[in-house]
Amino acid sequence: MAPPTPTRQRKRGHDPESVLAIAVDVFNERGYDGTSMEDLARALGVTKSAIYYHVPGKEQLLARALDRALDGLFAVVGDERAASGPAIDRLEWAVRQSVRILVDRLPYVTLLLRVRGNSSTEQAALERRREFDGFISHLVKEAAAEGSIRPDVEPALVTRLLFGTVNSITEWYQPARGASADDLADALLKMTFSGLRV
Amino acid sequence: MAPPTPTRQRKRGHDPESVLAIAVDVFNERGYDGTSMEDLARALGVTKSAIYYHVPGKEQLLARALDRALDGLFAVVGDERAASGPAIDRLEWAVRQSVRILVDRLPYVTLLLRVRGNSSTEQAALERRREFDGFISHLVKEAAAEGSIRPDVEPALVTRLLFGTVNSITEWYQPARGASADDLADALLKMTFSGLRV
DNA sequence: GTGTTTACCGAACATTCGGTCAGTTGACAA
DNA sequence: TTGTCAACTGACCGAATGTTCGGTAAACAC
Repeated sequence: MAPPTPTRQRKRGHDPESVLAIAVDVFNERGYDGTSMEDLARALGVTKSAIYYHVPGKEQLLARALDRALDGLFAVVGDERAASGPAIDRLEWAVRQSVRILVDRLPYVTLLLRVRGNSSTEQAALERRREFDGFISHLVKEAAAEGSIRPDVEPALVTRLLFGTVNSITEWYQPARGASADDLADALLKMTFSGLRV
Repeated sequence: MAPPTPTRQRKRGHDPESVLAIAVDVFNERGYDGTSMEDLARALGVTKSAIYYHVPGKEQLLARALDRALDGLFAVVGDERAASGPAIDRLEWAVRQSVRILVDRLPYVTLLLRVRGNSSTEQAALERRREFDGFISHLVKEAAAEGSIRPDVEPALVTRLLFGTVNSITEWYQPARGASADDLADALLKMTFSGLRV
């Protein structure tokens, strides 16, 4: 006889995954440095020491969260669809996919974009992020060289402004109430590629 | 004989203004919560306790810095040039002026845009910032109602994206190496109003 | 010279921080 | 019934936090 609850747990409680998810939410609400382990414990409904049963410590929580964001972004620039075809199309595709990652992994990317390099963990994340920016920057330069982008704005400036717009999504997007990732990307690409003015 | 230093002070040292300027730089480098009074003291070249001779405390430094940013932004939406004429022109003007404030008061605005509401000081700043956003949001809605903005993107979304782009400038702009405020505003308005695509 | 003010130091304060550890609980297998 | 073990508690640690306070050296006013 199979038990009535096939996936029944010995005890209901937390695991490293749920601790990470909740911790990242608190980090984003109060900032990483502004969050104490006591704050996390309160959000998890346990005592401080229980957290250390699931995860090694505060900085490891940050490291895991940042990796989750960066792995998503690198999957975009590592995709073959970012490697062949007209540069302007590849750029548009990269923007669209970046918006998707940003929405899918919103709390993790939000945390990443606020990192300032206060520890070796943060510095390593900044380094990976700079590498991602390098890919995008190269894509914009190619599109400019192919004559697909207006020549009266420097490619470096275009890169900053374009991905500044993308990244700013983390500042206000609410998955529950807002548009889908595709709707967001559509609106963003309309504004930045075709312009707001009628 | 006149002394070699005509404008000689009683003692050379810090004043509330110089303490604020340096403190805000450190805040932006390490984050407000990530900055200790010891960090500030090191940057000022004095001991921790000397700071309290010039300013009441850490949170007051934050409050003064945030006010400096917000006063600048409210001067934009309070100007008469934001009150009459075609809405699309007023919006363009407001964007241009906001970029100028952002560049002129870069460290203060940078700090403002990173505030999360951890204290009553931060919450008050967030409240004023929401008020500013309300002005801009209204401007965009007017421009849309006048038919000057493409109708296939919601005005609320336009507001977020447009000022997301403006605000993202604080993430990468370096006054020493970069373009002027006007150049920046030109490039930003070209992208968002007319589009990148040729 | 005398007194005052300015700008600071060094030591200490209470509190909070991230983290450790011995012990407890309760669901489960036998 | 007994034993196991995952999941947790509560007490605690040393270090760091923001802030206060008594003292002081140098520049000034008289």
